[in-house]
Amino acid sequence: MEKLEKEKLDKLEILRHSTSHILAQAVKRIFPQAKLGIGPPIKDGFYYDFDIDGELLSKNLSRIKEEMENIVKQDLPFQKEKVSKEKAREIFEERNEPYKLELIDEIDDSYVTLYRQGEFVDLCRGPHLKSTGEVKFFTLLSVAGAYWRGKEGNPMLSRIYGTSFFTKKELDKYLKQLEEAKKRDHRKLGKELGIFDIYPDYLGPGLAVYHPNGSIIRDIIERFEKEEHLKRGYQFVVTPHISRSHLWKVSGHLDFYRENMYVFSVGGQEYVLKPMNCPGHIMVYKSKQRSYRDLPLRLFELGTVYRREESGVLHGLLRLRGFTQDDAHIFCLPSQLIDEVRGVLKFALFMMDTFKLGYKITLSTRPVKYIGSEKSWEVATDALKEALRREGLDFEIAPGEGAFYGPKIDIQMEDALGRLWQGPTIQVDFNLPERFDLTYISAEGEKKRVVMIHRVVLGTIDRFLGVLIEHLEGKFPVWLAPVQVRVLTITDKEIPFAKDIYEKIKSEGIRVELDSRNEMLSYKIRESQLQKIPYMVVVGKRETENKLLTVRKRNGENLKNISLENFLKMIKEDISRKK
RNA sequence: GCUGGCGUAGCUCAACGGCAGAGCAGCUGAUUUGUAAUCAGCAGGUUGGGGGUUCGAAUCCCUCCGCCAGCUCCA
Repeated sequence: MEKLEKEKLDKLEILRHSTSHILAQAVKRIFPQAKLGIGPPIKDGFYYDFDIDGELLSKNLSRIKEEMENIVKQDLPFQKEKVSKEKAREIFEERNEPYKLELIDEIDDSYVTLYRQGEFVDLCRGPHLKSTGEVKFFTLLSVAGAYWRGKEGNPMLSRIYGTSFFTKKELDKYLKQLEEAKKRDHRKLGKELGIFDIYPDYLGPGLAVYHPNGSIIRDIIERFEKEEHLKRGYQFVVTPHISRSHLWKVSGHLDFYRENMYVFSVGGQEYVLKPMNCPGHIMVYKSKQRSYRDLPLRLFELGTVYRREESGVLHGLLRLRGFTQDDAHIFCLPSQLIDEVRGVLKFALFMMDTFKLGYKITLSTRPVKYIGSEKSWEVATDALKEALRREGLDFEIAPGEGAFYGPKIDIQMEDALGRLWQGPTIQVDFNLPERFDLTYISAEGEKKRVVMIHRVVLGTIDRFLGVLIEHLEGKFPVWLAPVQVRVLTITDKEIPFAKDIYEKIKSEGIRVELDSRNEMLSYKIRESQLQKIPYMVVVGKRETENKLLTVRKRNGENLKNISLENFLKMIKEDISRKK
């Protein structure tokens, strides 16, 4: 079964790779001056990069697609050819393809493979379909810039994205999925549901304003976080948003990240808007001499930080310039490292579980540029590995992907559409304990260097909320829903009874609203439904007479003749079980 | 930051060199209604900002700001 799946995937890759060659052929037919970059299959389709004015491509996308259809009709065979590097060089020199020449020079073999279809030839490992006629259901999606070989200093090429399938059904399904993802867009839902908004002109880009509904959700999540941190032996601290730049000189951030920090002068003193919480927490650690008996020390803060992110990367709540981390720093003995990491792993996965998110774990090891000794990296990396092993968790290793100051574990959250988002992280830091000279007195009475762990268990509250909106399509479970119940009247006659119900529900601490407007019931239901409110209580003549409730659930299901007591019990059950 | 697309009423969009418009939302009134849109009226705009071309600019040109897709980045 699994093997079949794999084969199907491979076939799809071949199809898409072949489609990308057809795309390149079409572009070369229409724009012979275009230089070819690369054109691989990717997760949901394929792309091809061209060195040509992107405007020409985006204005002619439909023409390019038509030409691709012609090529399909011509049913040109894909012909594989094995040639010497010299021969290949001749071919692409003649065709004036500098990027292909660059690729040839980097191939380690003395032979390379080419694929031809009609007048078109490409340097390519393959494999491909038998002929262009086998490609049937494809579409071109967008044009975007991309640096040659993904390096910022390189020329910017124009990339056409597209996708291709074996059946029309699959293509339609994919296009529908794109629509579906659009519907879940947290920026759109965030606005519609009164959760948050961004005012680039007045307030500035990348700075979110939480409206009442969003603030309630945040508050519930934050209270939950605080409770859970207390249970796990964390202590709370609060550190200021601005501080003298001296702090950031010692930490090294000012030297490395000045461009990304908000630095300003007041009264001849240079100040910095904090981009991280760690130096503040370090002040607490340093405030007195620490004994090994004090360790581990776990300091927690819902710390709001500001980073000057590049304008092109901002994205709703998922990438902001001001955001709040559920940030903690653990100061511990080397011998405590494994257990502390295990504790954080348990904690993070408990959070994923609570919010019904899947996850994927990655361990990132020493990069090329690093500080600290090789030995300490090895010890720390082994400790992270051992912690993962003892928790029985699967993980992938990302070689060389660690931060310059230490190895780390990243947990990506998987949402309802199977998309992955950056979530909790656990990082060991060799840098700051040195820079701030963080020590403890050991049992032998010696001064020793403390081990420092940075960790977040949701990541940032902002991003987490954004992911949650997309994951749930805005349908927050009862414990998080900004409005848990809305009472709807049918005519004005029911207002006194509805008000009574509303007051009773409200006095139980449940977030309830009363819609007693002079509108049709179906209209009120529609509005509540669009607001994704979990429970609607419909109050009409029947309910007023028999004093029992009719409850419409968000999924359209109706509960008839339910007593107020039972309804309240049901909601409280939802809340306590975090449903 | 880079490449391309885009910016018109609170929202979704039309007008594309010749009087700035529609639907929804809002307000007012009528209607008293049983499970996803009752009817009518009213109001709503420096067409992102600045500059230019033109008898005339939402529309064409320049520039700045911002948004979207992607690339790069993410301590």
